[in-house]
Amino acid sequence: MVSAPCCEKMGLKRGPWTAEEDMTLVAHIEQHGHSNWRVLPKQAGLLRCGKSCRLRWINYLRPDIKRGNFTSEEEEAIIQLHAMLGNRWSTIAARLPGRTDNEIKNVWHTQLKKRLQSSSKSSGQAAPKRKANKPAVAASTLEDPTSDPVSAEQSLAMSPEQSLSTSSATDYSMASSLENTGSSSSEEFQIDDSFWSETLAMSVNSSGSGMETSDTFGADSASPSSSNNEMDFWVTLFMQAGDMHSLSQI
DNA sequence: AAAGATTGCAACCGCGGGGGT
DNA sequence: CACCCCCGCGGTTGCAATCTT
Repeated sequence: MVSAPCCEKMGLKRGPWTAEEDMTLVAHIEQHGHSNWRVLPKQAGLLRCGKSCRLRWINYLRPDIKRGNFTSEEEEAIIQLHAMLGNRWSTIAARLPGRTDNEIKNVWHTQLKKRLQSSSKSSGQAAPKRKANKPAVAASTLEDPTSDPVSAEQSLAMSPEQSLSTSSATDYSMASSLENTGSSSSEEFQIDDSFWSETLAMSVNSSGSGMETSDTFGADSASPSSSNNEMDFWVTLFMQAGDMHSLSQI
């Protein structure tokens, strides 16, 4: 289905939000909630499309948003989760309480990706804070991650994404995602019974082995949302699968 | 001090999926 | 069963802030 044209292009405001608009939106949501984003701006008296309101709320106005710099733990978590999940920003965001997918996406594209690229090229050299010099500029021109054949991190990052997005839910082959983790000769990694038993066992008694994994998994499992649990399950599973293969390499 | 280059963040756009009718 | 509407996601863009020369 073709979605309705955003903002209907008719007299609806675009661009940066003003403080008044923010206040109006927050007040309206606090009072009435946001059951229907499409009618919300009309009800609230905002000259915005529902999409814009939703985005503003989710990315900026939500009370549980954690603002400020990312901690090194959070950055590490993003890197690891991205390696396992690819560009599934919303899933990654779900593992980082208070952080939005947009924010994580921005951090990834502006900082972490470059850091990984520079560290892969010259391990030990810190990435420049700002004003990239020529080498960094060259790196920044590699907008397309797939165009960098050298970066191991990139290939690690992309492969799971590709395998996840192209394989059906019942296709458990993890193809090239595991090439870097020990099974280099095998084109395709088949998950056998031992994998499942090991992984499931780990997920049951995992305690403090990974940053957000164990505690939020437990927290989320208290939630009634089964789909959320399902997603957590897969996230945990992929992360642990990665850990297992990393460990088996040692 | 000014101009140009670069970065980082907020917002927009288009697409696909899910659910209701 | 098919259609339609709405929501959410990921990619991309625009622009203000910051840094370098």
